[in-house]
Amino acid sequence: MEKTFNPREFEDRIYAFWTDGEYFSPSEDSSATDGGEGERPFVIVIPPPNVTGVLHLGHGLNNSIQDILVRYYRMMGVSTLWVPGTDHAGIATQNVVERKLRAEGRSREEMGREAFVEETEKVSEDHKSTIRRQLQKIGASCDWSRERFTLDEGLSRAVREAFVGLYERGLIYRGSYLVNWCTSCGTAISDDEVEHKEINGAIYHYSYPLSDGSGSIVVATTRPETMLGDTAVAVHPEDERYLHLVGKEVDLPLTGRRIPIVADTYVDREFGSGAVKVTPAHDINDREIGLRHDLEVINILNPDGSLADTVPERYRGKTVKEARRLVVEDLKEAGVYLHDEHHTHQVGHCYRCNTAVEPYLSEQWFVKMRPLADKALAAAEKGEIEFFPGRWVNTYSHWMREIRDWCISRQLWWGHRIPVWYCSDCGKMTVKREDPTVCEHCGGAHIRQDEDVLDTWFSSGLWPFSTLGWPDKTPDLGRFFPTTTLVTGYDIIFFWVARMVMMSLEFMGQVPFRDIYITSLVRDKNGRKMSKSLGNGIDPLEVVDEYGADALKFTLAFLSAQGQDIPLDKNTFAIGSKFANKIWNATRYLLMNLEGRRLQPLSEIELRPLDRWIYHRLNEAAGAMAASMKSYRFNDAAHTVYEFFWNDFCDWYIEASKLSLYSDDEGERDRAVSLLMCLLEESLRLMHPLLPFVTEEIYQKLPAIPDSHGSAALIAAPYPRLQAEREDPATAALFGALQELVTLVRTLRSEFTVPPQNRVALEVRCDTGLAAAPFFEAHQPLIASLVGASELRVVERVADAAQASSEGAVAAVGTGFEAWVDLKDAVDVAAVTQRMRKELEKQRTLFDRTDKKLSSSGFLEKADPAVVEKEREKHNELARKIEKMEGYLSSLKD
RNA sequence: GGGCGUUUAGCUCAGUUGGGAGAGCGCUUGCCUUACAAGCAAGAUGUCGGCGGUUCAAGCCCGUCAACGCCCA
Repeated sequence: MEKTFNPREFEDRIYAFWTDGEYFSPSEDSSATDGGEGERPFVIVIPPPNVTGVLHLGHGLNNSIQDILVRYYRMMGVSTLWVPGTDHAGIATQNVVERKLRAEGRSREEMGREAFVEETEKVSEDHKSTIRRQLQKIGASCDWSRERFTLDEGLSRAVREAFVGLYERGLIYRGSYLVNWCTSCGTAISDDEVEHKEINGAIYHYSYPLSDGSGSIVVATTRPETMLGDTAVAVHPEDERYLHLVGKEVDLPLTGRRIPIVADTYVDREFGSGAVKVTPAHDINDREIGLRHDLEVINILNPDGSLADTVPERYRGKTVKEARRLVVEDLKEAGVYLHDEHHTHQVGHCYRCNTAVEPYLSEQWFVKMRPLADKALAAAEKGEIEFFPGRWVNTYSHWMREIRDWCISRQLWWGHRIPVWYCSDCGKMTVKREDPTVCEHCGGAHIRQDEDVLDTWFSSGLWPFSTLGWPDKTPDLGRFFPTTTLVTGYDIIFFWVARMVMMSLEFMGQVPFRDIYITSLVRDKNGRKMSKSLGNGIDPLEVVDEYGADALKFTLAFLSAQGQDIPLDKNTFAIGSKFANKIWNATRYLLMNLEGRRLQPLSEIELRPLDRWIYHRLNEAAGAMAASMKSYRFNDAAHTVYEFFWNDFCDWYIEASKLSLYSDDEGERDRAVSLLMCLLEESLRLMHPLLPFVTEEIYQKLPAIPDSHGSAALIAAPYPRLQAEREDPATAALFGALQELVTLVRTLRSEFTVPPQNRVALEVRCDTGLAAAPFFEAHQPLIASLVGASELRVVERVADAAQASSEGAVAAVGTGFEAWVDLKDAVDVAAVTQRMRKELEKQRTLFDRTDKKLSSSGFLEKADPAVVEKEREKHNELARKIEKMEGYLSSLKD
């Protein structure tokens, strides 16, 4: 093996090895499973990245977690499928391509729809392969043979089926409504796509003169330019200030129009002047007032946000901002302007391009959401879906309860065109799954398809079943739907998760997945969300390049506590790469010891206490992994393997095994190496889901292990399971005592700065009947080698001053024993005394605490007897320790 | 205005049924011990945000206040 760990050398090769072996495809037969999953396969559909996007660290986290899950269940013997794919992302993609065209001096309008779509297809094909490469780089074990794209033929048919199906059930309708209009994207967007931001603006006060010349009425608004579309002034019907004006008219300045004063309870008497201007075409509340009072609706905006021909010539074609300036100027000129005051208010912005959203009256298609939401709400209440962490169900349920109809038409060219045809002969609509050639009502041939496309989320909502073949009854759909787990971020719970549940209940009659794991949000070291505009993002591929894909995956898992955001900077990934490096080097060392050895099958090796201890620990780790994976606690999973491999296996077991590896006994060496190989191999299986590349690479270098499971690839090897026969708490306790002894002696050496090469004499004085005493006795050579002892004696402790005051020795007090280290002339009595006093203080504090508990009658009466018993033992042990320390201290004074 | 989250070691954060406070990084000391200096051994540091309550026992349960953050209106 190479001396240094270099993931770049093998990651691509290992990935190709997996794909060549078709390991990412579901196994045909999942009868081998006994992982508690029954016969159901484990299925994930990827949250499809935007086809024109670049994967960021959020994708890195999200896909790492999906990969961990998929690899774990695959090794558990469950038939496993992870469906990859991309989303056409209507607005975002169209924006990208239009920007590109503009840079080339072209525009989509001059190209025409067909050419533009072709161009966009080309761009999205390029990006698709980039995203595929990126996912492969981070090691995603998804089934590329099943890769899907929302605009694929099959998925497009699914969209048709869904649209027409909903239409036929009366759940889709068309109408003229005020929608959120993004003037930059040139399309309507849904309520959920609007982000409200606090804006420092102003309230403008000005007056409208009464037409009968009897005075004027003052209105207040944050948007003075909309007065060009005013068709009324409204006051509260109980507002005595204005009651006498209701029914009169005002001359609307700058326009020459005359508009009525109406009374409406919507008006807030406390706000502004208590009279509001009413612009039904550009404000949702004004629209309501307008409908109640049958007011005229004047749309003053063009789709691009410029002022329309409905306003006086002077303002036509101006932007809203320019128009505002002009209108204020002209109102001043007209002598009706009063004043303005600073005002902060919420303004809706497009979540794609951050442009202020205009309420805009237009013909749009909507989905009637209430019936769909009721079912989706019930599914959550019945526990058919479960969120991890559970609190996210509140976000989901709240949205479902407050549901509003969903505007699904978009004035774009890139997307699924609405399958509706309008007849110019009879004026009726034809809504069809297949493109019609004639009007289904009058048979006329003069039909034109709706120009608009559907919201991208409409097709994403079908993703869990459209990717598996729906509306066809494919084998995949039958076998893999419903899926098992969805892994996504909380920012799209209602954009996507909620809509998938609704669509799935509607068309499949069941929920699309059982578990929903909501990932943490990746932030920078200052706690800011990573974003393109801040430029604080980390490119996952740079991380892979620098630290390796395993480091990326392991580090993210290590840090991803359920429900908590993860602050990261690039060198955080050292956590994972250091661990991978540790695995690499431990393996390298073990393989170096392989030469000339004859490996024995595990079944023929009699396990000694040390071996039983490590298998006990390995077994605990396997149990902890099962629990962690089941509850989606990935940080627990990462910590489990980290501690097992580094602390238990490397620091203790391998170190301890050196005694055998360096012995002259060939049989002993064979035995030790055989065990080490078995343990290493099983550790690799344990760690593989979290560090797939390095573990597979190493696995391929291992010698044939007798009687092993014989899998040609680690990715397909069986995952370690909890085995009752490996449990050995008694040996674990004895080894724990040995560890305490070793650490105490090492601490003494360290505190008295004994150079490592200096061997010391060690005497362990055990309390009479100490269970660990024979264990210490039996492991004398091991203890001696671990602490660097020249000689080691294990004796029974007697309360004898002569024994206590060994010349030139210092003691450390352990649990049931004392360790005496002969330091010869190195002993500094003052230092020893100080050290022991400090330690004594600590023990006394602990003793006082337990003493207090045991002298409380409440504790003795009410606490669990087992807890009381434990407390008693602790009490006695501390008393013994303190007594020994005090005795030792007084002997030092002599 | 409504809802949710966070507050634990210098930093970033774990802590699943209430029963002797942990990790990673950083820091201190000693080691290039023939796997790993991306390492080994040892060590120091906490009024678990404040106050009050429940309990024999509270980082954990309840109330309240404060600060910060997010979502919805």
